[in-house]
Amino acid sequence: MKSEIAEILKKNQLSVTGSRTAILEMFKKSNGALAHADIEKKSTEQFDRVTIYRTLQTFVEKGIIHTIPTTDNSVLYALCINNCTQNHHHDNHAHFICDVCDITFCLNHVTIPEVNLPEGFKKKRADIVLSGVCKNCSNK
Amino acid sequence: MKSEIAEILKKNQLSVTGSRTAILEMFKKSNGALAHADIEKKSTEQFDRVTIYRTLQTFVEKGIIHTIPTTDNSVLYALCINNCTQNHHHDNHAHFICDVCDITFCLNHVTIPEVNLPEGFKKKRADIVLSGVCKNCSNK
DNA sequence: TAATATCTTGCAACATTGTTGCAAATTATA
DNA sequence: TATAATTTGCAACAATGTTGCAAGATATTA
Ligand SMILES: [Mn+2]
Ligand SMILES: [Mn+2]
Ligand SMILES: [Zn+2]
Ligand SMILES: [Zn+2]
Repeated sequence: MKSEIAEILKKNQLSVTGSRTAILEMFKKSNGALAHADIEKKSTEQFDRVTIYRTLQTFVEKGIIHTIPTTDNSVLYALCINNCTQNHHHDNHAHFICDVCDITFCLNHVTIPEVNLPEGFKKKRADIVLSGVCKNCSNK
Repeated sequence: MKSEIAEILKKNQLSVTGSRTAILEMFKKSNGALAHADIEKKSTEQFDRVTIYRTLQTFVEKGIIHTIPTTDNSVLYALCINNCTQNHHHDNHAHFICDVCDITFCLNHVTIPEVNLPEGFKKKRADIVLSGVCKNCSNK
């Protein structure tokens, strides 16, 4: 695990440091997406807030994690699975926010459907964010 | 115009006040969605920041405006057109953020396509946010 | 219209979140 | 191991968001 994470960092020309390893490990272990605040609170080790900001930014730039838009002045982050690369994300999956447990899931197998844009609009990127009740919360 | 706006407020059991009228007017006149910061900066009159927060919140609750998720710790707001009501939004359209002019458009005629969720997930709400180059910016 | 009740606003004080420059510490490289 | 390059934490600051409350504005009633 530890070395797998180091590999990911090296592959992206990033020095292998304590905070990067720990934060990436959190993503690997996490059930759902993480916000900056989650990392700050749930981490066992204590990292400077600035370090977390910079780490997330770096990971996004490198294509290690991707952002998920929200409606509440926060941004969620989750691991990329489709070997995204520097400045070239090609995740193409929907996200689901559970109103009950508040976990945000990557629905890696739900691809974003095509939409017919009006004449003249050129699409570069698409996000679809669904919300409701997740599988776990439905079953109880 | 003035009275049309007053009508909307009254219909929603809201007192007709200076700030509500002005802010609603900004939405009517605006080409695209507005963020809290836009209203604070672009308004000719000067409103307290708190008033703007509370006005936006009230308008969302009443179904006068709806939120649009973003990936940058902000929330955008735009007028509802489908006679949404208190706690019951039924807008169902896509949004488009132009990377060039930075305007966010309601694509009122682009409905959000159905997606097949995995077993157990129950959808309550869906948002689709596209980005790229808008019609205006494409034509120059 | 005037009196009163209700609702809205602005202010203050505070909390939380995000940004920048820089020196010290850490990591990679030679 | 020595050096170069990168990363971190801290400080100081800026921006954004929240709450209680008194004063002001609006709506309601008589
Ligand atoms: Mn995802
Ligand atoms: Mn819209
Ligand atoms: Zn759930
Ligand atoms: Zn544009």
